[in-house]
Amino acid sequence: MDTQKYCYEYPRPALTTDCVIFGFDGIEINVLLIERGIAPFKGKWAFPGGFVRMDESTEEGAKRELFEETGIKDVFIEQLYTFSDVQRDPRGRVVTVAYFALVKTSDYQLLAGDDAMKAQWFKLKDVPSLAFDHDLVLRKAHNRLKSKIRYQPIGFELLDAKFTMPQLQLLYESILEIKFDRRNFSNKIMKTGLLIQLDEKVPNVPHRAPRYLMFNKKKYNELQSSGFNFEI
Amino acid sequence: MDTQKYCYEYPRPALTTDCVIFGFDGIEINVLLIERGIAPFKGKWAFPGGFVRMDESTEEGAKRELFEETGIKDVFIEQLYTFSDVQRDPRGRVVTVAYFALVKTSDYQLLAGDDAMKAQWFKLKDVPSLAFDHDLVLRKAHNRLKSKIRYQPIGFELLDAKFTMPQLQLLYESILEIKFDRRNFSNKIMKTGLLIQLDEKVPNVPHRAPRYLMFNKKKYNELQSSGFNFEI
DNA sequence: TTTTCTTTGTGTTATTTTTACACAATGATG
DNA sequence: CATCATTGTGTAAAAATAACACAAAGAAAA
Repeated sequence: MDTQKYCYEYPRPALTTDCVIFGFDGIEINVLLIERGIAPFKGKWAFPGGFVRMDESTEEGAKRELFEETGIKDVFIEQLYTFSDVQRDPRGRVVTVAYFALVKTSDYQLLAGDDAMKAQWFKLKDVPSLAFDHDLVLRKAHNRLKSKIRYQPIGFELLDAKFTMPQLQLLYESILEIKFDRRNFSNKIMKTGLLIQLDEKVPNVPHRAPRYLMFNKKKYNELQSSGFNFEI
Repeated sequence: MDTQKYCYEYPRPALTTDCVIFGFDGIEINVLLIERGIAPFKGKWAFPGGFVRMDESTEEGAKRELFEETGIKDVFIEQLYTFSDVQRDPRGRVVTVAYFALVKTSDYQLLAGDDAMKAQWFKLKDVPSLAFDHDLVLRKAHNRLKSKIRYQPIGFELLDAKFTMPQLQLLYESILEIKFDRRNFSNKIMKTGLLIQLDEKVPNVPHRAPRYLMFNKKKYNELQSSGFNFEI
């Protein structure tokens, strides 16, 4: 039986999506990878992804694959770049539209890995050599995250609704790979007027407890439409 | 005769590239468009573009189409975004990887328009409603250009090797849609240390003649590799 | 109960960057 | 030689950023 039933006048590359998923564990930035169970690159780690269907955009496809492979949904997602090197997939011509997503790790329990699909968080700096051109994809995603976090309040996508100033600072420092002065960082963040201070404090710490903060998304949306620019 | 000779197990979207070409006429920023001679959108204007071949990356495809349709080659080009809305092309499922290019208009004489292919520069603010989703593509390209020109010295790609400070300022003002103070703009640009002042002046102007400048690309490359950041 | 240890919360000063702004010089034209 | 339009240059005020220090909180140890 012939399975080659979709025919065209000219050859077409296959079209896939891949998704770089960033998470923050309270200390540093992590990336979610999936171990490939089949060739090519069997046993290597790669980003979740798959083929784009005819009735969905690439963004819809990326979201669908993200959910199917990790259970993650309704998170920040943004197109990163399209990788189209002729040789990037040994199986043939495959063009991939890569996305990157920011998730609150506490919202998702990774499925206990059956043999078919093993998913695991890696510290960004401990990510091993990846399948396909995913090393390049990751480098590009990290660069994008680095620049974007400075002029859009996307860092909060990686934190729980309630977080502390030290957590936020660790997040920025981990992504940007630089250190901030604790006082200047706090001043700058608070000066945006976008953080709500709660009275509640972190319990059971053997030192002065930091207060919880919340990001005021409503206020950000209001300010944004009147020409305000977030910047750290 | 059956022309449907390329067959696959699963359906595949067609993959094209489109290229937004920006040019500067000395006064304001322009966009190069091509009038469609065939349906769909016959008579409407669109960006040059076409199908990606199996032996080329999308960037190579974009460059090839750019040259075939306008004669332009060896210019600044960068991937913009991939547009994949299911309905974006009435002929069927077509995903396009859009690029944007910056050209020195004086380097290219547009081919006298035969009936098959009419190319024309439009002032950015006078661009008519375009074919496909190219209005959206243009908006995205302009936004990218706006942000990129502030932190990468790409404005010089739009000017001749020799240019003047007033020209450079008009270029920035046209792209960013804001006005700069002439003195502050000049100070900021010169402080980068990337411009070479020539002794030559613009001839035959009925007022004090501005001096010619050149962008020091060599110095930029050196500085860049030692962690310098251009910023206007 | 008091001391110790660690970390948070806050404010002031010095430095750097950005903005606002004015006047002399050039070059063709009448 | 005066006129007109535009370039070249510098300084002062204002704003943003960077450097920096001390008091307060909270658990654990003495």
